[in-house]
Formats: sequence, structure tokens, C-alpha cells
Amino acid sequence: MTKNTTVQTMFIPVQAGRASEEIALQIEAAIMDGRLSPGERLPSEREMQSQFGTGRGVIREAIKILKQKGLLEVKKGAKGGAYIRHLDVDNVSESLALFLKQHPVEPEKLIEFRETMDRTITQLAIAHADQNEKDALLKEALRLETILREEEPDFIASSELDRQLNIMLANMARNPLFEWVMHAMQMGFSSHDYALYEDKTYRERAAANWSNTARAIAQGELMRALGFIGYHYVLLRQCIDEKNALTNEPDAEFLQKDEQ
Amino acid sequence: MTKNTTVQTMFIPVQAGRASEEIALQIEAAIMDGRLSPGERLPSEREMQSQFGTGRGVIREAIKILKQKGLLEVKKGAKGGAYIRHLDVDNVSESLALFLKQHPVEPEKLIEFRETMDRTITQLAIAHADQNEKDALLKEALRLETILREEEPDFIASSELDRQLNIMLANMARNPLFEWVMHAMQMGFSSHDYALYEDKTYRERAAANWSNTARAIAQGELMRALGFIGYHYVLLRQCIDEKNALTNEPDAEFLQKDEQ
DNA sequence: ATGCCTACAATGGTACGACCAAAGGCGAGA
DNA sequence: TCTCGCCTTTGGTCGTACCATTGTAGGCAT
Repeated sequence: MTKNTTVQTMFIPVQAGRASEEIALQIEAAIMDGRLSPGERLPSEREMQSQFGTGRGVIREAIKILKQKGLLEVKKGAKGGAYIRHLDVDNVSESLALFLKQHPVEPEKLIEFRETMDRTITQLAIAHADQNEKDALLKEALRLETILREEEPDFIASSELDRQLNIMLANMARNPLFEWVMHAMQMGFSSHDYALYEDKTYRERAAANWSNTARAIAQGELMRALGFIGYHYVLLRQCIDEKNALTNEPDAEFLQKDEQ
Repeated sequence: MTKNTTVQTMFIPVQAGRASEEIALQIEAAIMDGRLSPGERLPSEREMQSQFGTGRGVIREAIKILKQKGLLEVKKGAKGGAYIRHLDVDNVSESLALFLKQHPVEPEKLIEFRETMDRTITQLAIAHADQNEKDALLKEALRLETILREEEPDFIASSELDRQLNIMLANMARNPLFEWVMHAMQMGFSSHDYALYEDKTYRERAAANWSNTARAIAQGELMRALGFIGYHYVLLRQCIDEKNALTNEPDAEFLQKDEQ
């Protein structure tokens, strides 16, 4: 045990079992309380190896942990190394997606959750967003409607547009917490909503309903907007019920869409 | 340029490095599509080392990644090894907590979010929960009130109890999505609510209010329950405003509570 | 003087081999 | 039969050597 005498060391040697986790925690703590900021670079593995007084493997495992957490980005070559990263919602969303894959939620529960989120977000959006944003939302909703009214709708584009509409709306609520929840939802299950778009009649009704919702929001008419949102989920529930009626299969597989 | 491989490499520069991540993905895929089930054990590191044809370090790094994701649990000793684990909300909550620490949200946004969640959850809880659970909730709320009415309240215990009350309530909503959101909230910032408990007058009012809320829920009186919830957040907002008025400091540090 | 090109150094990625530490299993002895 | 201690398995760590990638500096040609 060579207690490193270099006072300057930001890190202290470890000895307990699971050294890599201990080190990961130390580095994480350093990031969290600002001793290390996003964009900065950690010492090289070989350097940390001596600072911590461990083998290089341990350091590498610690880095792998933090990398998986999304805290680090590792680059090779000269001037490479482990750089502190800005976390973004994707990490949260990914771990949620993982969780949901092992714990399939009944579609009804999902809908219930999404519906209440939508209602709240709409309320906040009407209250907080600029008129510009509201108009933009309406414009995009109309665009979606146009796409979906075609004979051969571009499902990829419409799904993407639907997603964007939801994100826009969440953004207009001016509350980041709602944003990431929506984001996580979008990632977790690429939205049953798209089932709506498969059937022609549902498709047109849903599209028109989106436009109506957006219009109500643009005009600041909360109750009307909430009414349209309610109708959206009525449609969705109907659509899913029909789908389940056809395929006697339970919903399990329906949920297990893989997207990574 | 001695890229001896085909022109394809121009578009697929990967394949270099990242062996551990490749292996992690393979194992993860095996878990996801059921080739490996929770409770099962992976081969030993030395065995996988030869199966994958890599060094042991790579295997260990892959395991560390999956362990961090919460997919594996590693035990030492004979009959040890990497066991496939059931995912639980903690992983989601942890990554959310991490995210929130790097992206501090204004307290008001937090309160706004929590309040709408509480209202929804309460609504669902009244509709879905057994009477037994409702009574249990009331009982715990009363216990909290008792604790907080003492001259020297046990803040640790009361915080924990407050947390449990929230979790219980979320559980009663019978929707796992609300559960993990609440869970994540609790982990992310150990609740500003506790600020309420520092001041004697707020403390007693908040405690009484919790009991009232629980009682209203137990009696199935939705509107009354929502009223009490509203009052809770009125109190919380007041309390925080006062606190900010005293310390001219902005809220930044207030949010950066470290609890890991 | 300018610009290209190569060699070098820094750094992560991988391999191998050795040893330590725990933890369960099994056999010897009381 | 029960208990205790060794033995095997298996993760945890160390250390070294080597490879691959990448930025840079310095040399060479124009």
C-alpha cells in the first residue's frame, strides 16, 4: 500500500472490494459537485491508474460504468480519453425503455397515463406558450392531416410528424419535466398511436382530431382542446379493442416492439 | 490506406474496438428475447472468454456494462457468477435522478409537475384502491402527524414516512407508470417537501393536511382530497418563497442536494 | 515560404497470465 | 451424525506487452 503522497491528487486510492465501483462513484461525485465539468477530460487511464493506486483494468471498468450511465464519452487516439458529457434525456428514456420491455404494461395503463399527461400539458401549453408556437403547432398538425389524407400515406413521415407534434406540445408547456416524460414515452414504445394510422377511417378521424386540438390550443380554448384530446383516446381505445378482437393474441407481443 | 477490406468500410467504420459493447449487446439481446431468463446464470468469465474468443478483460467490461444497466447481478465465490436479474424501477429512477442533477429545474416547475401528478394519482387511487389500502394510508398519515406534532420530531423518520405515503398512494393508483414517476421523483430530489417540516407552524399544518387528504381519500371524496392537495402545494410554495426571501441566494444550491 | 507527407507519441483497446479473496461443497475426524 | 477445515470454483485485481487510432511536429519537396 503506497499511500500516494501527491497532495494534488483529486482522487484517493481505494482498497475495498469492487474497487471499480468505488472509483466510479468518486468520479461521479467529482462530476456532480462541479470539480469536473462537461467538456473536461479525465486523466489518461495510465495516469489514473497510479493516482488511484490500482491496476488499469479497474480504471477501465469504472470508466465503462460511467460511460454506460451516459456521464462519459471515450475517444481513442492522441488527445483521446474520457470526456465528461452533458447528460440528455436519451439515457433516461433508454433505461425506461429497457424497464418497460421486462415489465410490459397493459395498453390501458399506458393510455391512461398518456391521456392525463396530454391533458395537463395542453393546459400548461395554452397558458405558457407564445402565439407563434401555437400557430406552428397548428400548421404542423394540418400538415399531418394532409399527409394522412393521401391515398398512400407515408407512414414513416407521419409517425415522425406525430412524434414531433407531441414533443412540440410538451415543449410549449415550459416545464422540462413534462418534456422528458413525453420523450421517454416516445422512446419506450414507439407509441401505439400509430395503430390508429393503419386503418383508413381511424386515420382520417385521428388526423382531423389532431388539427382540431391544435386549433383549439391556438385559439386558447382549453375545454375544447381537452375535449378533442379525450376523443383521441376514445379512438385509440376503440382501435386497439378492435385489433385485439381480431387477433385473439393478448397484448404482450404488441408491446414488445424492439427498437434498439 | 491499407484498408484491405471492401469499400463497405467507408460507410461502416465501426467494428473497430468496442468488443466489450458488442458482447454486452449480444448478451442483452439473449436476455431480451428469452434465451436467458431472470435467475439463470451466465457461464463463468473464463468460459465466456473462450466462447467469445476474447480476453477476460473484455468479458468483464461487458458484464460491468450490463450490471450497470441493472440486467445482471454478480456474485463471488463458488457457485457465483453473473445472474440475470429482474429489472426494477430503481434503475430508471437512478438515471432520472442523475439527469435531474445535471439539469436543475426551477422549484416551481417541480411543484407544478408534482402537483398534477398528485392530483391524477389521487383520482385514480380513489377509483381503484381497496378500502383496506385507503385505511392503511390514513393510518400512516395519522402516524406521520403524530410524529410531527412532537416537540422534537424525528426528521429522518418523518421524511421516510412522507416518502412512503407518496409511494403508497402511487401504488394505489394501480398504474405502474405513475409508480415509477413518483419513485423517480422521490429519488431525484429528496423532496423539497421536507422543507415544510423544518418550520413548526408549517410542519403542523402540512401534517394535518396529509391526514385530511388521506381521510378524504379513504372516504372516497375526490374533490375534498384535491382541495387538500392544493393546499399542500400552497403551503409548500409559501414556505419556499419565505426561505428564498431569507437567503438571497438563488435556488441553485437548494436543488443540488447530494444524497448518494 | 508553403504545403504535403511521414514518423512519432499519446492513449484507448485487447490479450495473457498470475495471484488474491470469497463462498459453497465435501470429506475427514470427533 | 455433526462439525470443522481444506479444496475447488469463480469473481476481483495486478501487471505487462502489444495493437490500433489519431493528433501533431518536423522534415522534405516544390
